Amino acid sequence: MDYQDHKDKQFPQLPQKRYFAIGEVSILCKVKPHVLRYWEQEFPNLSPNTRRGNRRYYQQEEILLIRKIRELLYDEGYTIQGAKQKLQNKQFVKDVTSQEQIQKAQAELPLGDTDLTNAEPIANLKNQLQDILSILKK
Amino acid sequence: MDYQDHKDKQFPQLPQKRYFAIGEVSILCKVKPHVLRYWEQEFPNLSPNTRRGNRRYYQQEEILLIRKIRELLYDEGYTIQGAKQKLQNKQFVKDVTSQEQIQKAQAELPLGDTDLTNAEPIANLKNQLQDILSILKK
DNA sequence: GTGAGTTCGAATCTCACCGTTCCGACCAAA
DNA sequence: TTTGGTCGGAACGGTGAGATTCGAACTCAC
Repeated sequence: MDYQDHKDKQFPQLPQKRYFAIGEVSILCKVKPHVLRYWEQEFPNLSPNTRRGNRRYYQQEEILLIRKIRELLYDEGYTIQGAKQKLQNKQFVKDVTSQEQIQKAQAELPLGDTDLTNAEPIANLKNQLQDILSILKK
Repeated sequence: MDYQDHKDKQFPQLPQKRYFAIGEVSILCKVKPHVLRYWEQEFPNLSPNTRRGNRRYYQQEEILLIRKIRELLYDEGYTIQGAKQKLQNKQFVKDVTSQEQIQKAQAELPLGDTDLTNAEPIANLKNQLQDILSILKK
């Protein structure tokens, strides 16, 4: 059973059905069942339907979320805290439309992966850039 | 001693000197000395600190790297492995990430992984930084 | 030079994170 | 009715990421 091989980044294709049992999800996402239960404690938005006698019935959305979490944890090297935070930020970003400065910076900045969606103070970034410039001026 | 408060994302500005002792770096980066020594084992590119008689003398670039690592670990929630991988990916983006994932990431995050700090000629980078600064000065 | 303060490496310790294992009991479909 | 998947909870484990401690070596202002 090598469905947990971290290097194989291909997931099986999702069958066209509405609900999936935890064992199926385990195979489809390459995450063991007990880990799925554990993640459920850690990621509040990952709560499968459990009506019908305490069993989990996952929907397609949830499978995609699990795959995303898996990528963050196993491939990209986030901690669970970090992954949680990142997923929340993403939702946050969707909602916010008024931060013109940030959007502008995002549009124009060719700067690495300094994630301005975290709303990190611009001033701090500026200091860093000045430090960098002072090095480059040598 | 609150220089380790994770929520304070402001770093002190770098004094204009060439070499820094580990204690200074500790304050400038808000990372304790023993942690700096520990990171040195974990991040190979953080080893080139010139020693004179077994002492670490950090240069400005190393300080920036330490700050970057600190951000990845403490703010963004990467593991050390993840941070290491992310720093290395900057040199080998093509090998590690599939084209699909790159496109997906870019669709989600306008800033993407376009970290030019290692890949582009210094002069080019300098121009970009000046563009950035002019944006920030508005 | 002297003494106070830094820094050294290595060893040891801690503790939270991220699962793993085990469990008897429950459920569902063949 | 059997068989195999699933349940939750508690106990356990390993290792990641520092923290602490140590005596010795170094630095530098005086």
